[in-house]
Amino acid sequence: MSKISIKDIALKANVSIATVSYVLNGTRNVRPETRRRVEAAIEEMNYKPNDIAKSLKRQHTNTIGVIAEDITVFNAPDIIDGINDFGDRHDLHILLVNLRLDKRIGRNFNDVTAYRKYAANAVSELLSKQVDGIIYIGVHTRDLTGLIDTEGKPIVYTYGYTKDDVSIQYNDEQASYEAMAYLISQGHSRIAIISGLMDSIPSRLRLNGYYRAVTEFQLPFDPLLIKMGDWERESGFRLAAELLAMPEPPTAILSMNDVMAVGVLQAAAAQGFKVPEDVSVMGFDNREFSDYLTPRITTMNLPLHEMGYQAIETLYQIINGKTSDTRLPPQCQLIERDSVAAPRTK
Amino acid sequence: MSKISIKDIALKANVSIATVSYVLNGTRNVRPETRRRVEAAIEEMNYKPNDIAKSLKRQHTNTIGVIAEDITVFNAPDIIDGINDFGDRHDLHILLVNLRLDKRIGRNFNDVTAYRKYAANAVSELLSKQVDGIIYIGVHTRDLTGLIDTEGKPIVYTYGYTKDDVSIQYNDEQASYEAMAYLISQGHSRIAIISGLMDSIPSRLRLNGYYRAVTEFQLPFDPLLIKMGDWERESGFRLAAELLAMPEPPTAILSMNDVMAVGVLQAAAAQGFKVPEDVSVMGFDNREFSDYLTPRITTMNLPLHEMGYQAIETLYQIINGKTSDTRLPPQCQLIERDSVAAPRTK
DNA sequence: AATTTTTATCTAAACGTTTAGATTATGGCT
DNA sequence: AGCCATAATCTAAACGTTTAGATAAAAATT
Repeated sequence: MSKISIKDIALKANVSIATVSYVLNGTRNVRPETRRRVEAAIEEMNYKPNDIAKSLKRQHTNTIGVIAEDITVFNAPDIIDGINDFGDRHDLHILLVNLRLDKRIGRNFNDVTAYRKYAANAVSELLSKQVDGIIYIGVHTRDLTGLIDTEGKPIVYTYGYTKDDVSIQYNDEQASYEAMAYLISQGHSRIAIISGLMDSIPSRLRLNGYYRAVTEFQLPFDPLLIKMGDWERESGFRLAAELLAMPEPPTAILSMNDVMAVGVLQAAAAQGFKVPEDVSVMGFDNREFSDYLTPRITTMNLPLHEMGYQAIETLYQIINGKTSDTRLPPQCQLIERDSVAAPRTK
Repeated sequence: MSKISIKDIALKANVSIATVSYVLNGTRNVRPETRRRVEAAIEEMNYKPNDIAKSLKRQHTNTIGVIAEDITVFNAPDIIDGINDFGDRHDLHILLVNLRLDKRIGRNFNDVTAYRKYAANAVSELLSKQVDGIIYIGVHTRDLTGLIDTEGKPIVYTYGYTKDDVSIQYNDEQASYEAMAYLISQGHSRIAIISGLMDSIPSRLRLNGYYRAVTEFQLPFDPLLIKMGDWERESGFRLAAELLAMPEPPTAILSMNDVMAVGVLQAAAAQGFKVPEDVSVMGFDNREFSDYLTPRITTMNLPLHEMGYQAIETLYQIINGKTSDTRLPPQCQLIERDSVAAPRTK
């Protein structure tokens, strides 16, 4: 059992513990001969430093707390991976707390009191462990102002933001606009959109992108082409069915996530519409399965890894008092596959 | 900034720091009146305990190190979720290290020296942080004997094992056998299997299950029905194409994972076989998308959450010197959907 | 009222480091 | 050979707790 401390090796190398510390950290000069002796002792006794003790003295832990609302939701792992990517390069460790919100209070976060309790616990756990900063990973972007008190410890949000803290976001409005622009470039002008839950900020933002595209490209605007889904497959199916049953159905359907797009595909098949020949469909998220469906679905990739990377990078800068050189925000990217084509010319 | 320590509150409450510690931990009796005083001080000064200091004195951290070979691989998040589930109930914190193996050395772990380096770094990081134990989450089950030295710190493996350490596994052989039994119960006797990479232990185990089923149910054995894939969609497609082009094609195809099953579905469609009418197909893993495909694919659920839960529970018992009451290992579960039916009677 | 027992509180050391500041050793100059 | 500057090393305090053991206070027993 590794009970050997700096003290033991000091004894063995016949120097003071301070000297050992100096060779360990290179904080002061030490004579080559002495250095050799203590290094030999370290080697021989298989000394392993104790970061807990270090952290107590220095006033930081090199550890950052990550709060994930639910780690099993598709966006979390890649964001965390981005965090690790930066963390590895800067010797930052990750203390993870998983709120498990999906299991505990479900997807719509109305139960603010329960939420507050879980969040407060998470933060105080992290604070007790003296993390140098906190990263928050939500499942849907929303305003978290006033919900989390970190007692002054720096925090940066992804998928979520606050009036007072920094947050890393991609531009939902722009992404949606770009999806529309792509569809329009393919020749579509009658384009339907199926949104997520309307209390969700991304839903509203993406709808704005839709409106902007319709306006800028001067498409004929038809409010009947706008449908409100709930992010789930079934709603995509139901809403697409309605859309395709219209006297003059849209030639393209933009779904605000890939799982509703699955429903859209199924509705199209059920009503004898071929995709993309009879109707184009486009998703959002670039979920792994979007490549497995038939047809492979064209979608919008989310810069998840980059968000995590930028989140911790920003946090790191805040912690170290560096002037955060403003990077451009993470960008979505259109993934062109097989579910979009030019509309039939009638 | 929360610089108030036990010392400050001792001062304010006019007691010694020991007394404060006693009320904090209930380790000794303290007069109600005194307790009230210190509690008031704690409240008033908003005192937050410092776990780092605690950990230095007590010889444990209440922190478990989790090493994930790659957190973006599908099995990791649910396992971690299981770990958190137990961790929450026992006040155990999670220090996560993500080896990011997929990005660094790819899926086949031949490069043992690079692997060793990453693993050793991870362990020593965790050891420095004085974790009470370690959980290892691999991406594929394999023998890790001799690769990781935890210097005596307890470790439990999932998706991976060692001659010397405890590991939590589901029974691959059995799961595969059960899949076969199900297919046979539906009337199939000419059943093909598409394996994963053959240097993978699950591949071999599942093949054993296949053999056992063939033997026990006395199916006619045809070696041509056994195909070696590589876990990727494309191999499922190619191999299923071969299978379906046989003079007497199988009536059912068991794929060792859901992603190859996608390829199987596509090959069937390409060759005009309807699923499940002309050929049944079954997957493995119960990936989210298996429910989104057409037809929805019947598959084998992996007890990921339970594995994580049992892993940390076992570790907890080892750490606390409790006799590990032997639980039965996590069980796979067949998820019946639409891709399997009785074979055509010719 | 004096003594003993019990209960509450305090003192001080310890956990493993880092780091000012003090002390000592080394080597160059005269 | 003696002095000085410089370089190397040491001493001791500090970080925020816990916890034996000592002491003081209160309660119970005579």
